[in-house]
Amino acid sequence: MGITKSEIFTKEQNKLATMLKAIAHPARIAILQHLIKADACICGDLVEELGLAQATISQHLKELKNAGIIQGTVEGASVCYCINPKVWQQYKKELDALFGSYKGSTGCC
Amino acid sequence: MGITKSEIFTKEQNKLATMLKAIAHPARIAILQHLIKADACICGDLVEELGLAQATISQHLKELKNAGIIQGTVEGASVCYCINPKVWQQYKKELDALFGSYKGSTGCC
DNA sequence: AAGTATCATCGTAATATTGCGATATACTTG
DNA sequence: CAAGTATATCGCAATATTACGATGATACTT
Repeated sequence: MGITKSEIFTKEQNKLATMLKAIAHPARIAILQHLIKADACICGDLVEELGLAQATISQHLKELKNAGIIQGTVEGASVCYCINPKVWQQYKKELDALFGSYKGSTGCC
Repeated sequence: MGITKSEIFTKEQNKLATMLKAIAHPARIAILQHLIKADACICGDLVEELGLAQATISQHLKELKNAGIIQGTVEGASVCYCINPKVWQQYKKELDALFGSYKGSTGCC
């Protein structure tokens, strides 16, 4: 009834799903792309850049931070965000593994 | 208000998010992995394999089919599903582009 | 200390997702 | 054609997500 039955899946499957869910939102993709382009930026920049309310941006940043894919450092009154290189590479690796595991086939179609 | 403001994002960002959302669920990852391993299979196989109700599996299959990542062919009374190689490669390419666009940096951390 | 800027959290409303039983549809077999 | 098999769809209940205003917390400035 509306709750994902995570106990019937493997740890890997649940982890991958959580990972993908973290970046499966246009706002969060936009945030990541902006972080890549600008190297780093503060929350206020993203509010201006994306045109969403500050509370909304903060919430998305929190989810990305929970996923580990970004990290924030307090810098005076503001918080500077940037990509977490290690986690980024790990994401890349795991997605490569998933998408690389399919070698094509005749299937049934 | 609970509705994603897709109009403020680019077509690419929305497309990527939709793509990722399609596979951002452990059941759908499990389905894809089974399809990769078995080359092809019918809905009933997945019901047994995953331990979810038939209606639930059918719904997940529908979402994967909507995303274009799998395709089904009617085979008598049953429907045979398999990976769509073209779309699979496209997904792979777009994710490589996203994850390859980050070349590391000092960030701010 | 008071004021300002920046960000996080709370609470809420709207909407979306998840899972399933029941039922409908389509094909096969006797 | 009737009965069986396989899948899709409907309708519902439970839960999750999205967005935002209001408010709280923190740190810098004067």
